[in-house]
Amino acid sequence: MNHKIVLIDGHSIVNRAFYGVPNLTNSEGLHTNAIYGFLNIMLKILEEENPTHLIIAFDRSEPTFRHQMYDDYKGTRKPMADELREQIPVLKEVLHAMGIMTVEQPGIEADDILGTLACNAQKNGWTVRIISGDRDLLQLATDQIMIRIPKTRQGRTTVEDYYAEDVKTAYGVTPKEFIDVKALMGDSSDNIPGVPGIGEKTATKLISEYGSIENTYAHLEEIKPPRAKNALTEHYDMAEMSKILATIKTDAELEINPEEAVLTNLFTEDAYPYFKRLEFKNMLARFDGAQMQNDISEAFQYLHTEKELLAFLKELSDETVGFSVFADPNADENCDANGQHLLSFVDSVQNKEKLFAVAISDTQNHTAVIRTGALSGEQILSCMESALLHAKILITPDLKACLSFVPALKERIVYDMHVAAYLLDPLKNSYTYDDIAKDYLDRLLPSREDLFGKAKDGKAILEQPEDYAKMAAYSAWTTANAWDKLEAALKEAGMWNLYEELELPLIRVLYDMEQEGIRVDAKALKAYGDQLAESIAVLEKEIYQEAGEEFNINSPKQLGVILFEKMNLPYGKKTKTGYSTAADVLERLAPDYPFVSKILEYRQLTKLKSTYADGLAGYIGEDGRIHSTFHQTITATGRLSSADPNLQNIPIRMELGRQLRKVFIPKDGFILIDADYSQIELRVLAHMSGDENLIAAYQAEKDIHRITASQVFHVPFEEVTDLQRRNAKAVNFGIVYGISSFGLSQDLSISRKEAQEYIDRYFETYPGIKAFLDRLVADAKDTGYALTMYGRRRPVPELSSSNYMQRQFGERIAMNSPIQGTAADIIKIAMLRVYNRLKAEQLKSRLILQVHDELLIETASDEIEQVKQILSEEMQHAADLRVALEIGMQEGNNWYEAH
DNA sequence: TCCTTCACG
DNA sequence: ACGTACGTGAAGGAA
Repeated sequence: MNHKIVLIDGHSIVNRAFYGVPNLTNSEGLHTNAIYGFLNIMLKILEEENPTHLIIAFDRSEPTFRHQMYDDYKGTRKPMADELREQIPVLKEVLHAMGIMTVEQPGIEADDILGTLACNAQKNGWTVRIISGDRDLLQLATDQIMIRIPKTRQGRTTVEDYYAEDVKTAYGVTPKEFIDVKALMGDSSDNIPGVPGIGEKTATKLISEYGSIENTYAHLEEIKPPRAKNALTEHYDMAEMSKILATIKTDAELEINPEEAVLTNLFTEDAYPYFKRLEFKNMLARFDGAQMQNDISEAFQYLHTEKELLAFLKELSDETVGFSVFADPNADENCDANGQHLLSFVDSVQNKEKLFAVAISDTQNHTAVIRTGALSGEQILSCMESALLHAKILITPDLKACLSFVPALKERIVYDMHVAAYLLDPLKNSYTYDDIAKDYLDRLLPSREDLFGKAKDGKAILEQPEDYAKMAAYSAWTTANAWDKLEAALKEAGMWNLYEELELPLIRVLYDMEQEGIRVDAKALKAYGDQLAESIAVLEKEIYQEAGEEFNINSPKQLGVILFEKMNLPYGKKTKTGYSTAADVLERLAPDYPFVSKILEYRQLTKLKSTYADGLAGYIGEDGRIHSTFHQTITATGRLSSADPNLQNIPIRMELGRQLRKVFIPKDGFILIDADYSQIELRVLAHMSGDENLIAAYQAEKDIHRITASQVFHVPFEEVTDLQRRNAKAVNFGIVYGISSFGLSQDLSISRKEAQEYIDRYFETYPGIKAFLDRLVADAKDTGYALTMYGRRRPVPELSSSNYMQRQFGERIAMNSPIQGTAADIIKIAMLRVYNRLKAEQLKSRLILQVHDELLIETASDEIEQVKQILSEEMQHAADLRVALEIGMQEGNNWYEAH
């Protein structure tokens, strides 16, 4: 019998894990770092040892006899941190679900359990490993019992191993003698008092000479340093008690049978939901597919064989049969009564054009899955289009992603799950079916990543067609089953109108914008990049020369050393990792040090080259156009975002960068028309706050920043200086951001006190603004969320944080979100109206970009006046505010000219 | 992967 | 004594 048992000191390891692993929480807010660290250490040890048996010992939460003895002596014990305490019961549940035996017995400490188990196992000829963070356990080491002490340093776990002889080497005493050393010297963390006045040195010396405390006292008269002798004489009772405390029992009465602690597969079906809920994503990969299968899959009807597929197609194509492919022959009628049909299309990561699986689900728990392969894409498509005819209500997990596969969806009203879930909680970072299933259905489904791992290419998917089909089914099932709840929640939150009238139709607008793309002059872009490369090379040489060495200018770390150590420039700020080399710091130095100006220029040029010249070139498609993706479910405030590439941050502020806009051109026979709102956020603020003074200022139709300056600084409009105007402008911006004197002072390079004065005077001038902002904060504290004019919500959990900075942040969010969010709502309304007009009037011109307060239209040369009219009318009338929504509009043969 | 920096609104 | 303006995405370096 080759038995090998691993014994883990539960509390000791979980403590190590808690303090060694940085703060982690799952999305429910449960702290998980100790559990994560524990499992990591445990799995690493198991991998190394490959034992046959495993037991984890815990202390009972009530104090045991030995602790009580010492508590009486000392009075108190250190309390456990709450963040750790809450994790212990969860950890035990997880271990239980993994089929691991845990032991905790009233009146017996974990040490004693471990000692007894180890000793018994050794007697039976087993190999023993004890895992603990506690050196006390070293007394148990023998030739068969190895003590392993893991250490977590900077995320890496290393283990110190001790057999009996290793203890001797490291501490100069045998494991048995180790008890007595410990007893004499004491150990505050282990609550062993020891003999006062005797430390590690003396204790080791005495015990290595006499072998035990008892023998030491027998030779009390010989003991050399009189100080030690006196201490021992005076504190015999201490020594006696300490030895009892320090000795781990090896003969405790245990109620368990270690033979039963056989180690089997830990990644069980029971354990899976725990790992999922704890969000230990990298550990989920250890579960095999069988474990991940949820009982939901029993409701799936898999169509694998060609025969089944053909039958499916036939039935779906046959209008009289409709959805009878589902298990319930009356499914179609059910859907008439109260159910819905839903389509779920799953796209490929490898090739956007290719469809791998299709699933359909209804609310009667019928889900059918077809895996493509046996059927052509066209056959699938016609099959889906037939299905469309029969569905009463269509819901997709992600409509924008589905539209490219089934253009027929464009003609139908289709609801979208992920946009709905976004409106309900815009702070989440993902709205995939597994997230929705967890949040709205309380089901833990395997995610795409669980099924395929982190697929960088489509390979894994091609190799796992079954899983791909499963994923489609999960997605369809979730969409069908969660929809009722999403719809009800939107109505309950007063966002159904926002959803149905704005966000939902906007999906098609965004889809079309993505399809259209924007034409880019690849040659001009290349030339722009080449020109940059030349300038960079020259600059680089100069910088190296002046620095006296070559270094990586792009490395903030290396640059910091050169500037602030080698050249001894005064450093302004420091970041967590070193000196700050951010632009605002360097700009302060630039006037005095031309070298710093060169660094700034270098940064500017390399940014333009890498992100824009080189970056954009890689996105030009075969059609000579760039097709960005517009994300509708990313931002906390309701804005859109643009990615792959981001076309919402194309340079404009600096002339050199701005030149880049010349490569964005219209197709032949077209021009670009660009229209942008003038100070939309400030106008929204004027309207929402109802501040009569600010409204009147806008109605005067004069330079708003100048009016503000005139009113705040009490000077006639005509006499406002440029500086005063600039300051007023900064205050106006600050108000929208949720002003703080610090932020304003940074922006204007003035003192906090001056900044505060500006703010005070601003609020005196516009008392309605002050009252409005205060109300926003109060309301958000009250309800927990910020609200736009159109009912869009943004939760502000920061407001109830115990951290002062977090709460301040929450207040700024509460002030900014309704303003930024309302502006976002308005431009979305404008987009929709412009899109509908272009369509209604059957124009060739197309909306191709949105940049938060700006719309770009690729306009047919013969439609210029019409498009201008549409833009002007629809943008200005998108919202009815107490101040006018003014727009600026320009046309040109490239984006540079048009904006 | 996380951090820093920087482009835009 | 803290350590901050609001909202994004991409690139490069450090670990």
